[in-house]
Amino acid sequence: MRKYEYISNEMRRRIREEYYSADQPIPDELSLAKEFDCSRMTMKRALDILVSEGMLYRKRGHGTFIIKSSIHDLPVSVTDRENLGLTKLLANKQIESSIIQFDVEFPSNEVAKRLSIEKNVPVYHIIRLRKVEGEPYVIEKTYMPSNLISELNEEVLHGSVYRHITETLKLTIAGSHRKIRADKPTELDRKYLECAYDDPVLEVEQVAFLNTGEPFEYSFARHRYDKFVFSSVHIRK
Amino acid sequence: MRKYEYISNEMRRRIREEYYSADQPIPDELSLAKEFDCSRMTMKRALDILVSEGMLYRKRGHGTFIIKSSIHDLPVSVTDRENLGLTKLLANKQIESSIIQFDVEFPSNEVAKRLSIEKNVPVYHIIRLRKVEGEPYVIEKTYMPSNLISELNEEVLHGSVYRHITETLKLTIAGSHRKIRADKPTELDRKYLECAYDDPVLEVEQVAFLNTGEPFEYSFARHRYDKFVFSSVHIRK
DNA sequence: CAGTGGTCTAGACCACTAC
DNA sequence: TAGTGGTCTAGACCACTGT
Repeated sequence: MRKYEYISNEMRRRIREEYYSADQPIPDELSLAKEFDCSRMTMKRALDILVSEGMLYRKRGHGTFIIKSSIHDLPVSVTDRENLGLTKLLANKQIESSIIQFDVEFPSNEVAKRLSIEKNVPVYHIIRLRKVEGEPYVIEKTYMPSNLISELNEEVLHGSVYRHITETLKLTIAGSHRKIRADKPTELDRKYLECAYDDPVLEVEQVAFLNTGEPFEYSFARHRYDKFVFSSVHIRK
Repeated sequence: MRKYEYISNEMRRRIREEYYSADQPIPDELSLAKEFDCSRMTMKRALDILVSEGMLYRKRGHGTFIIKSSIHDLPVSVTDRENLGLTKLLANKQIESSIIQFDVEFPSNEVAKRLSIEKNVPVYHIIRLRKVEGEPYVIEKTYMPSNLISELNEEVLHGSVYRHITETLKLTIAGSHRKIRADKPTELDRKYLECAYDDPVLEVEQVAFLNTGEPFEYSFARHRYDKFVFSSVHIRK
C-alpha cells in the first residue's frame, strides 16, 4: 500500500476514535512525519486527503484542526467521490435488476458525441429497473459502446455491470462527469418507479471514463425523489 | 501568483486553443518542467489541477492526454468546485434579490447542530427570492450565526451576502457540504418561483464553512426544475 | 518572536506501457 | 529496454498566526 494512504487511513481512524482532542490542533506536520517515519511532504499529502474529506481544516501559521461534526457523520448516501454502481454501494442490501430493454443500435448524434465515437460504432442501449429490498429505486437508461464493453449479456445485466467491467474485462474506471436535475416523471418512471403524476424524479446524467480517457458509459439514472439524495463535499482551493 | 497556478492556467489556455494536438500525448512532465523552469513536482501539481477538472487524463508509462470532449465544454452551470453565490456566478446577468423574511431567532436543535453552535446563540433567518433577468430563479432559506456574520442588513441582503462576508468582514470561505434532492413544491415555492403544483423543485441543502472550520451558513436553495442543473466532476483516486 | 502550514526544489527509485 | 507517470525524500524559503 502507498505510504500516504496508510498514514491517511491511520489518521482517519485516530480521529474517529477520538485519539486526538477535538479542541486542540493535532500535532504539527513535522512531528507527525517523524512519528510515521516519512517526509513532511508525504505527511502533508496524507492529511490533504482528510482535509478534502471535510474531516480536518488547516489554519496557516496556527495548526490543523478537527471538524467536530465530521467525527460521527458517516456518509450513508452516494457521494461525489464514489462511482461504484448500486451493487457495491448498497452491498448489504438485496438488489434486484430487471431488464426493461436491451438492444444494440447505432448511436444518435448526441450519444455518439458523449461517447466520443463515430456514428457507425454500435452501442448497447439498456434500460434497467433497480429494486432495493423489493422497492423500486431507480431506472437507469445506459448507452455503452460495444467495441469497448464486450460480452455484455442478460446475466451480467441482472447483476452488476460495474463488476463485469472491472473484474471480467479488467478495465479501470477513472471518473465521471455528472449533471443533476429535477424532472417531472415520464410514463416509464410512473410505471416502473411506481410514482404519481406529481412525484418529481431526480435525474443524474453521467458520462463515465476509463483510465484510458475513453468514455464507456453515457447514462441517465432517474431516482424516486423520496429515496435518493446526492451528497457532495466541496473544498475551495 | 503561485507558480503551479500560473502554469496550470497557461496549460488550460493552450489546450482550449488547441495548441497541442488532441490525438497525441502532451509533452512529458520533465520537458514541460524545463520549459516552465520549475521542478517536476510543481509541473505535476499544475497538471493535477487539469486532471481534476476532467481536461486531461494520464496513462502511467504512456503519457498525458487531452480529453477531447472537454475542449469546447464551457461549464455554464454551477459546478462542484464553485461556491460563490449567485452574484458572482452570474456576474454578467441582472440579478435581483427580494427579501421575503429577515429575522433573528434562537436556533432549532437541527440548525444549532448544523452550525455547531449553542442554542442561545441568535441566528439570522433569511428567506430571499433571487431573480435572474427578471425571472424567478431560486428561493434561498438561510441560517447564519449572528456572532460570526455581523452587520447583516437589508442593503446587504438586496445584494451579495458572499461579498459582504469576504470583502466587508474579511472572512475566508473554505468549502461546503451539500445534499441535492428533488422535492414537490411548497406553497412558498409555488408563490414565488411561480411554479405549478406538479413542477418539481431541485433543493440544494448546504453547510458552508470558513477557513477556521466554523460553519457560517446552513441553507436550503430551492430551484425551478427548468432553470438549474448541478454539475459535478468526479475523479477516482 | 517562534511555530505553523504553503510552496518549491533536485533529485531518487518504482510501476507500468509500448516497442 | 526506453520512456512515462507515481511516489517519496530531505531539505529550503515564504506567509501567516499568536504571544
